[in-house]
Amino acid sequence: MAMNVTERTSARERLLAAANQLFYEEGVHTVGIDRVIERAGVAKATLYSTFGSKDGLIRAYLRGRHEVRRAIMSTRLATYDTPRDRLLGVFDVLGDSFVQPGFHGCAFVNASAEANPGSPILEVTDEYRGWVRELFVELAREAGAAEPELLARQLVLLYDGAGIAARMDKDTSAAAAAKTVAATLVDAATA
Amino acid sequence: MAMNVTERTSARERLLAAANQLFYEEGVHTVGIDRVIERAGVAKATLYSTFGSKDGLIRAYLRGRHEVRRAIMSTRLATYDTPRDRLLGVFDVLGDSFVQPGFHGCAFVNASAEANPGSPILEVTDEYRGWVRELFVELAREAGAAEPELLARQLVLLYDGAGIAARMDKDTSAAAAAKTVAATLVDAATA
DNA sequence: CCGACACTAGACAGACCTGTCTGGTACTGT
DNA sequence: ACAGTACCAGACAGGTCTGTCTAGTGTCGG
Repeated sequence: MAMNVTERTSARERLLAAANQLFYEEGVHTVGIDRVIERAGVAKATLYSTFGSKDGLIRAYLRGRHEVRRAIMSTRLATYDTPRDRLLGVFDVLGDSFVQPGFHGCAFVNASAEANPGSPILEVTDEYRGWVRELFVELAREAGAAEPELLARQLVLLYDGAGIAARMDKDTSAAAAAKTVAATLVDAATA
Repeated sequence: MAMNVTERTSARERLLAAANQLFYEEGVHTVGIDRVIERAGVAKATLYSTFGSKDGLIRAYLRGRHEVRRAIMSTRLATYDTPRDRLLGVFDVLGDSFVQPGFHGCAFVNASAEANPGSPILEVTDEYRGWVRELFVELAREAGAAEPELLARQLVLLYDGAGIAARMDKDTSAAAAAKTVAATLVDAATA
């Protein structure tokens, strides 16, 4: 067993970091393999032995973003005291992502817009969609919503709408606007 | 003056029709020029003399969709009796588009996700965004909203969210769900 | 009849794409 | 010392992309 753990940055990590920047900011279809390996400082053969194909790298890139999002969400939501605040807190986390440097909209919405029908990339974006939905359902249930699935579905609409407004209209306060609407929906559903 | 009017289908029209199908269903970046001219039954030189470049064709394709959308919206909204029904009727038109064969989400959301930053394509998608926003502002004002801009902004969130749910989750009833939420927002704003 | 015009068919250039392959380097555990 | 492994650098093949150019066809106004 090699002590890979002690390696500062493996080729795999550097590739994912480069893909995370380039694919996200310019689109998975626009950015070619050559630019990714150049930024990562990695040989092309290493990319293909590690991820198998460009699609494999794209999927790993999306899974990485999903994992980061999940971790940030989990950490941030734990700081809220009440179930209601936790539910609405999702929009705070969303709003923070809007003002991050290099923000370019929801990576999963963008990637799925570029993917061909039937592409394995869609499996990863579907996983993300399922996670978002279940996150809202769970939080809505804990907040005492009469119909958690119904409320969650409404909140997902606002969540996605804010993401579109942030990217297309450069409206960084869209999450706050969505949160305001969400609050009235939550209060109506938990009355 | 040639009597172009009597021509059944000019090269320009056939090109736009082909682009409308291919670009919309598979993405402006994925579909190459060759496939467009093949479907249109048009020579490549004609495309370039008519639209100047692929970007020019893409812009014309988007402007065409914008115009069609505008016309359908105008026609359909005229059938409603009250300002409130007209405002909410936007979601009916949206929902009808979801069940159209070949539906693949909002063409402008998709095209802007594929466009490079600074691309002239974004000018056309921005025009569409402005139209949607002003449509809602105008209808909200006529419906007697206390703050038409605020209500419009909220309705745009629902409008975009429904489009994402329809494409990514294949949820064709997302427009109806958005309309339900919209109704409560409208009633609260016009109380 | 003729010149202008719009169009078709297809070759072509130059760039870029993914993916493979060769050869060389450096480190690792035994 | 040596085999194995992980990696780098870059050439290469085969395909696709946009955009240009040549050459030929048909049509229509005058």
